[in-house]
Amino acid sequence: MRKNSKETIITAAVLLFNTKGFAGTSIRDIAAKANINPSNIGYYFDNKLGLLEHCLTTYFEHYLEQIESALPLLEESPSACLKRVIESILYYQFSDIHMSRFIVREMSLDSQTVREIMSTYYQKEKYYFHVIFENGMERGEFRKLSPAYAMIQLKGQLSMPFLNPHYITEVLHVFPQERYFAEKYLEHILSWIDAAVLENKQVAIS
Amino acid sequence: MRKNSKETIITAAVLLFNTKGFAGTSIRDIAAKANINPSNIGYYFDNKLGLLEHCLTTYFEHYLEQIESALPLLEESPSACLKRVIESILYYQFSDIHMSRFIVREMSLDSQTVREIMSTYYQKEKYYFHVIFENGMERGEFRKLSPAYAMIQLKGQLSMPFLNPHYITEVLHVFPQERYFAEKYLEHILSWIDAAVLENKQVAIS
Amino acid sequence: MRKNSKETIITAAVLLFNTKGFAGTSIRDIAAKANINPSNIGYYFDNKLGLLEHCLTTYFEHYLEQIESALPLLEESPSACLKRVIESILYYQFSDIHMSRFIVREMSLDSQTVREIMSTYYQKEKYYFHVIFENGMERGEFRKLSPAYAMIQLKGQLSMPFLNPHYITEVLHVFPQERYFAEKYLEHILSWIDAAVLENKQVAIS
Amino acid sequence: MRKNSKETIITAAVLLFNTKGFAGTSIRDIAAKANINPSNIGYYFDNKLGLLEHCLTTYFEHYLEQIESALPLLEESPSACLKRVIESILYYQFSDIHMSRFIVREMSLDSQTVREIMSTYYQKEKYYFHVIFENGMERGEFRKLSPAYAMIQLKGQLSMPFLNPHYITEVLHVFPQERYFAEKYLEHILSWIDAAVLENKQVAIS
DNA sequence: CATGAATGAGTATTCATTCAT
DNA sequence: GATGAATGAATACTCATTCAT
Repeated sequence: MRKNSKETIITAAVLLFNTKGFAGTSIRDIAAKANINPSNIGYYFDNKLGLLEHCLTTYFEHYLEQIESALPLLEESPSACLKRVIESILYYQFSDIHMSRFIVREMSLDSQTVREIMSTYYQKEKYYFHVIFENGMERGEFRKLSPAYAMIQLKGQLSMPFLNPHYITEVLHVFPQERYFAEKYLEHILSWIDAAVLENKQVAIS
Repeated sequence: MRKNSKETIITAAVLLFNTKGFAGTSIRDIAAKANINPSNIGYYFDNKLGLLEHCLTTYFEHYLEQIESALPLLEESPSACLKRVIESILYYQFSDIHMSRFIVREMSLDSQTVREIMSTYYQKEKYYFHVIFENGMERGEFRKLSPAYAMIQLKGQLSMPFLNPHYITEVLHVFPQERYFAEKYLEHILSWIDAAVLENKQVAIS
Repeated sequence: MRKNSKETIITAAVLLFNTKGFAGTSIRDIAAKANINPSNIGYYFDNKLGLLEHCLTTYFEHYLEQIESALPLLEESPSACLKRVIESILYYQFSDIHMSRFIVREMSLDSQTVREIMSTYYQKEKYYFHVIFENGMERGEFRKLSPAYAMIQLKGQLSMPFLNPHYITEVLHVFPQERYFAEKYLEHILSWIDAAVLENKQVAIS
Repeated sequence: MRKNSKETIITAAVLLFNTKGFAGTSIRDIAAKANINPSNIGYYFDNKLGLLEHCLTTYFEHYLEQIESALPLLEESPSACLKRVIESILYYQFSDIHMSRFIVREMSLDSQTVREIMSTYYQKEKYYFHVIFENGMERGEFRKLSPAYAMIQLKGQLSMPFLNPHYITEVLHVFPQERYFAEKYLEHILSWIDAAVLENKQVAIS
């Protein structure tokens, strides 16, 4: 009898990791939600940490692919490339909203294993952005700015909708899971890019 | 003379909640770090959740006080008031870096109790910002914009340094715990305010 | 050509039973060491206990054969026969050092199944020794002694090198796996026979 | 409510370790036999291994005390001293028959932790015997012999009654737990000492 | 005030075994 | 013959909490 347990486990795990956190999720919770035997998790992923690692690496590999697919635009125009990268990241994050939120949160924990996995990917991401910024400044499309601070502001804005969904829905009454929100929010971030990163642009927010 | 157990417990708890998350921190961990008997925590705060509630409410009461102390500026100038509020929040967050990070993270979890406590405070915060924005738009200092989106972007930027300290230090090599960073980062956020929120301002980032 | 799984399993099992004990050895350990699939063990031996039974019976059948091959000497001389039996046992034990040690140890456990298998064989062994002792005392070559006590002393000495190899190597710095040791140790036991069992003999230890 | 759990746990553990082996004994088994909650074992001894360590060290400390109490006799006569040491060991082993058997068996396993504890004690024991043998040979009471081999034979005989009680009772029909046996068996070992270790003695076994 | 003993539910993980293929 | 998937019971251990002292 085939049950394709592996996939079921992953979906259940991601959902629970997101809502209850890694430490707050028990292997039995996952097994119950996936309708499988808890031992199966050990069978496929060795242990709870193995399952986490699997989720993280697959997420980040796709994440980097998104960025990489936008890089060729760099030759044409750094600012167009930067905007495309931001768009790709934002839409990818919205496509896997559970993992995106989970990662944004869990990254701040002290779990050595988790951070080790993530920092390799983030190193790559930083490198890509670095190239874009350098290129943009050389060709005069970008202002002369410290990329680090811009990155923090940018990543903060990119993370926020996933970080605090309750705040957004319950306090602000905006619904980030709707397609409309993604498009609208992208506009705002790009406006910030125009205003804070690019040279001589007029800001216009509808 | 007996040590002041209650305070010691809180400091230990906040530190551990921050680094290991609430679910990942055990009462014994806290007791060990505070050098007291685990039963004492039950004695002072009833249970683990009681300890958490205590930490949250004291944090948020001070947090709101910060905002409230800047509100009188509103009559004079909405934009000055907004900037002062932002400054107050940012500096307060830096003054209790552990709790700030912990809250930013834990807020995204599904823990009903935690969210209930926090949303009352955030409702108040939202109200204060609403007043500022309305006033600013009425008096023509602010653009006509949807406060909700601006709030998301703003809170994202205000949270980022606490959310992802490892990313910032290890990947970007910037050190948010230094006073210098707070000042510098404040400047960037205020520039964003100038560009995206205020009417007819020239952006200038050093 | 398929590998000869059955043999590989047995060798792996004996090695692990010896070093980690029966209860301490898992079927997966064995499968890993034998480089086969765990299900195979169930296939060949039904279950873990079946594998154990197989190992025990083959060992003891060979063990008894050793004794039986020396028995014809009895007619000629009981003392010569006894010595030959001891020599045979000792050398056989050294030839399968892992199983020998394992049995000496596991025999003292409360596992009913294991003991049932073993006691049939030991009953036979006891009978053979009984015949030798009776014959030896009748023909005046042996002292008048209670065979039981002599048996205990004898078996104790025969078991010791396998029982406590660490004690012997690490504390006494003697190496029982070397051929030299077997020969030397045999001499000592035979001397004890001369002194304690046989009539009118002069003891001589080099 | 006092239950003096610690002692109860130890007695139950020793009994079960003896009959089922360390690996074959579960913490629940012990708790059930001791009529306490399994968590209590963790409370008193940290974990299963901690419980084992406790049992071993207390046993061995008493064991060495027995030997040490007989050492002063050395000045008077090495052979008397050796015999007294043997007597002390044998009687001590009979006084804690469960632990004695357990140790004899478990010592041969591959558990690093266990062996580390035991070898320190056995090193001391070896040293004491070494002193006795050297002294005995110097003063001409002992033959010139290699102490190592004599030690192996001696320890083998001292261990045997504990090692294989089923063999002894069921096959040989002798009952080692009776006081009578201890006395009788001691006689036999001392006879072996007379014959194999001491100089110019006439062997006499009743 | 403070603590050590004790508990029972809960944790992740390992186990021998089964079964369809 | 042989294997990978799956299971359920059992494993050691941790947890927050209670309670008598």
